Amino acid sequence: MPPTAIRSSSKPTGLECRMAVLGADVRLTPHRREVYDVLAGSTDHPTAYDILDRVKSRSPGISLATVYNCLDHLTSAGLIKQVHLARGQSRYCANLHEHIHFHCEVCGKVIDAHPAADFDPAAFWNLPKGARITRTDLAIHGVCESCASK
Amino acid sequence: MPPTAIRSSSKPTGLECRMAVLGADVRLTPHRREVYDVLAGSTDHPTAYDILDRVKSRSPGISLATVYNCLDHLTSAGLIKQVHLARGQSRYCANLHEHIHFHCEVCGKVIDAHPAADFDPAAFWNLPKGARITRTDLAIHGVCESCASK
DNA sequence: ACTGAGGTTAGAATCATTCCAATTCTAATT
DNA sequence: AATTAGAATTGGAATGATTCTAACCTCAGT
Repeated sequence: MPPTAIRSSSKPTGLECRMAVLGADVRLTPHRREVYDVLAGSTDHPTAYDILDRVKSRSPGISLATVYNCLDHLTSAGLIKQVHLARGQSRYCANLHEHIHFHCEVCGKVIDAHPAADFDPAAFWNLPKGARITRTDLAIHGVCESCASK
Repeated sequence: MPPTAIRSSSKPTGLECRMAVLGADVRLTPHRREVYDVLAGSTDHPTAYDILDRVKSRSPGISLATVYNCLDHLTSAGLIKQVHLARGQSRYCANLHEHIHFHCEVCGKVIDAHPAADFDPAAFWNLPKGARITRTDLAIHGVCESCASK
């Protein structure tokens, strides 16, 4: 699903902003906006700590708890995706295009890969009868070219 | 890939046993054997704690650390798979057939789903050039029929 | 029996994440 | 502009899964 255009509210008085995404109206506080902006400007699937570091340059006082809060809000609003690749920290991405994650097990890099053609994974598997699908996560683990050539 | 037949070593003196799987020769201590057996006899993708509980009935003295040890060994030997569905505990499965996991977000149940046809996920995505694939994980999250009907 | 290489253990340590209670902020209403 | 209710934010504590550590044990080969 292509990402919906993100717009501010027609009434951005004070700090109040909103985003209209996928029909949902999401309150966008300054912190949430910064967390979202950091993520939208990153292609490396940062962790919560990474995001804290990057947001701190603009909002020195922000706490890790707030970053987690913002990430939870943005995730449940459907603005970002949470990615579980391995044990340990979750990673996040703001790419809402249909895509999968290639995870290099050597350097840890995570690279988005986009489908060559329209493809519905659910259709290819015999899912349990009557199941309703909310989300699919495909991660391919391996070694990227630059690590393989070393 | 269908699971290779699992056999004991030709020389099972004392506690020494081995499994030959996918060409690798794996030393199978009694604890590893029990952990493997518990997993092979389960279809519910137990967590490390679940496995500890089940193994304890046969080996009351076994510790959680040993269960983790055994799971790590069996995983790196390719005898079992580790599954990351969400934050929190990892789950494990001994089903080595090509399959994916359907995760019900209401009851937490994890159900294996098998491909309707031979299908190579890697071929459907434009993976980074030169990448070597070692493992793919596809999880579909949703609501199972019995939870949906409530 | 002796030895070296794992295997096993309990408990401590670590790390990511969540919870909590207090404080601050926002937006709508007086 | 003051009031107020509901959210957002905070630091720190708590939780929970996993990993680490150091000591002990067992096996297989000498």
